[in-house]
Amino acid sequence: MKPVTLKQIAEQLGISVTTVSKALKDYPDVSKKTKKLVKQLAETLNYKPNSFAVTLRTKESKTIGLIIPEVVHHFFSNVIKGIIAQAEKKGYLVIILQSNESYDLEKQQIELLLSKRVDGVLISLANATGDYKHLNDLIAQEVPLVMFDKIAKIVNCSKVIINDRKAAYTATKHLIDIGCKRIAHFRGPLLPQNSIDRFLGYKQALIDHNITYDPSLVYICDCSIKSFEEGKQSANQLLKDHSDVDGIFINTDLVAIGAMTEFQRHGIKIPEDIAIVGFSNWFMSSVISPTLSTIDQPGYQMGKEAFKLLYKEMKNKKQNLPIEYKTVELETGLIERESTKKN
Amino acid sequence: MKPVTLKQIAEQLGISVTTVSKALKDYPDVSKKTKKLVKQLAETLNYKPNSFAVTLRTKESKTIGLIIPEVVHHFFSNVIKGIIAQAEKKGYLVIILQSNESYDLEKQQIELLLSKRVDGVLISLANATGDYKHLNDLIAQEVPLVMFDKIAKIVNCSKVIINDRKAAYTATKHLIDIGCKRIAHFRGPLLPQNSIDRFLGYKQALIDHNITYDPSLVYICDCSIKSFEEGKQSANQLLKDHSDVDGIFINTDLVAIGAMTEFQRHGIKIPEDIAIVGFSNWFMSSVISPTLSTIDQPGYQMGKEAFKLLYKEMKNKKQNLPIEYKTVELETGLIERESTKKN
DNA sequence: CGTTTTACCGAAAACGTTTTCGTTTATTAT
DNA sequence: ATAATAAACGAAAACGTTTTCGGTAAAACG
Repeated sequence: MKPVTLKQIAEQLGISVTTVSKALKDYPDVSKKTKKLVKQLAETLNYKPNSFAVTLRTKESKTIGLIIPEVVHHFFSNVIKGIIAQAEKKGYLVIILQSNESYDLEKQQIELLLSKRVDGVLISLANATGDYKHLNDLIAQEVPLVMFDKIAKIVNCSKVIINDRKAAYTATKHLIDIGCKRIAHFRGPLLPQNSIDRFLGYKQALIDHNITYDPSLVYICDCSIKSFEEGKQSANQLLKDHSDVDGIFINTDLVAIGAMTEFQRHGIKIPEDIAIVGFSNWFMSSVISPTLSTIDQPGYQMGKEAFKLLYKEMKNKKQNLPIEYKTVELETGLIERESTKKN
Repeated sequence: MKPVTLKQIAEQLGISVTTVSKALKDYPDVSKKTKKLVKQLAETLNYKPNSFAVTLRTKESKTIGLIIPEVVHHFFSNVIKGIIAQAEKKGYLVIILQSNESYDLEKQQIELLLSKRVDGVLISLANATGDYKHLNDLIAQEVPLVMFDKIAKIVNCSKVIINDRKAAYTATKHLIDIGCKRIAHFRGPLLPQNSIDRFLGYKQALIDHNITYDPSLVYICDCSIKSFEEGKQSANQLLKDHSDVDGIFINTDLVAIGAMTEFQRHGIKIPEDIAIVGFSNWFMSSVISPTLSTIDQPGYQMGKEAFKLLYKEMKNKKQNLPIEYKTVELETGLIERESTKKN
């Protein structure tokens, strides 16, 4: 009924708790005979060490925290998958928390993780996060931290990212290459670094190809869970404001898909009238009609790399080695599909 | 640097650890004055109780385990979201594990959770799970368990499900109602209760409406992460075997979408030539062309209910009250879209 | 003034481990 | 034979809490 303890094993065998503990961990100063005895009994009693006692003693919880803005999200669920796969390999458990894109929640959750004494934390910032005190608190308390995807450049820690600016540049250039002359951009919120970078990449591509940048062609979307609706709205607005637009680079696939359905409802042909490039390569984008050109964002790999970085930091901390912050940048690629196929 | 402890507060204030602990928890036998003093110092020192020490003492980890077959999945990510939202409200943290539809992994993960002394576990079974010893072990150790969606009827615990049979019946009847005469079924794997029930619902609907059930019209899909490809394959096979089929009820939207793209590639019109109903209402289904009729499966709510049930059990266990197993059944609905719109 | 009550505080045990440092017995060397 | 070494084990402290049970002092009572 109640979980078995070392003490019970010790009593049944008439030896001390110390010896039992050592036997199970193969200490050299316990005889082979007793080791065998102890291990056997532990097996039959189905002994499992009480991880809380272990942690209390060793200061290692073998648990990490993961804070993510939104779970129901193709990219993030791939990240989660990558993280827990990698964590499992190294014997770590992951506690998952969702910030719902809220700064307050994010802050609160870091407090929680701190009190749970996790060995490290992995975070992708909420859209609303513009202040980084909570993160610096973590760092001050010396709990390893790595940020991924939605990062803050100013915070001094390891990061894993893609080159959003370059990817956006590529996407926009692609629109230019297929002959678009008047290219709009549905950007993400103002705070997150990645939507800033994507915007900058868009702008740079225009400038480099002698297309004057027109701020009125940039629409802001929240890119929250309701992205789809936002895409529709922005599409409608664009139709009213600028009927001459012939290409759009859109911050997220889901927004792009919302926009596409709205354009189609108005009888506007994609890509003939307006070509569209999205971002993230949601699975959906490959099955809608027309299929959506987009930037491939390697979620699973990002999760994997993020954990690897964190693992190295945790390991170094344990051995009192200096920890060095690294930033790994993952490759992205343009996926050309029907939404940009002008022949 | 190192986390603050009760002892340090006690020393700074020149009082005992006991009093500090009690002051923080508002015990009646400590004066208001000392309470204020203690709380103030705790605040300024940023004291956070060591949760492992607390757990060791109180036997309550305030943590639950969640085992899910596949994280990258529209339905399951909604479930996850529902669970962590609800858990957070009650001050519980959730450790997430992915079984990858593997029985061995699932078993191993339960072991892990057991050794982590979680207060309860939430599980949706892997496709490959046909043996339930690991679950009965959990129950034997008296850790509250609730299963959701992919359950085992034979295991004695609380469950939250939908009426798969009824939903499948409704879906199939819908195909009949719009005039389909020869209706195929792409079913899920053989083990999971829900794919069995959906198959039975399909069969029953046929029988009740005087359509002879033809086993050769039932195709088996794994419904794993590669569902999309499976849908394509089964669609091709069906085309070869039974060109007279005019309606299909498909176990999962993703499979259905795979099938649809393949049918369309062959120039077969949906719904004119073949009408299709999927299952789960993935967001994607509302944006593809034609939009896919499907059964709405309330993932978020299922997660919420599952946690509520678990919470009640954990609470009862704590108070040594008897725990009664409940099964809550959530409502589903048919969503009619273009893929079944024959006029 | 002595006695009981009340208010406040602290010592100590307990939770289940891990690890340091002794202690005992058996073995080898001198 | 004794002394030195090796092999095997255990006592005890520690990790940071919570909670029980007494104890002391002041206040209230007769």
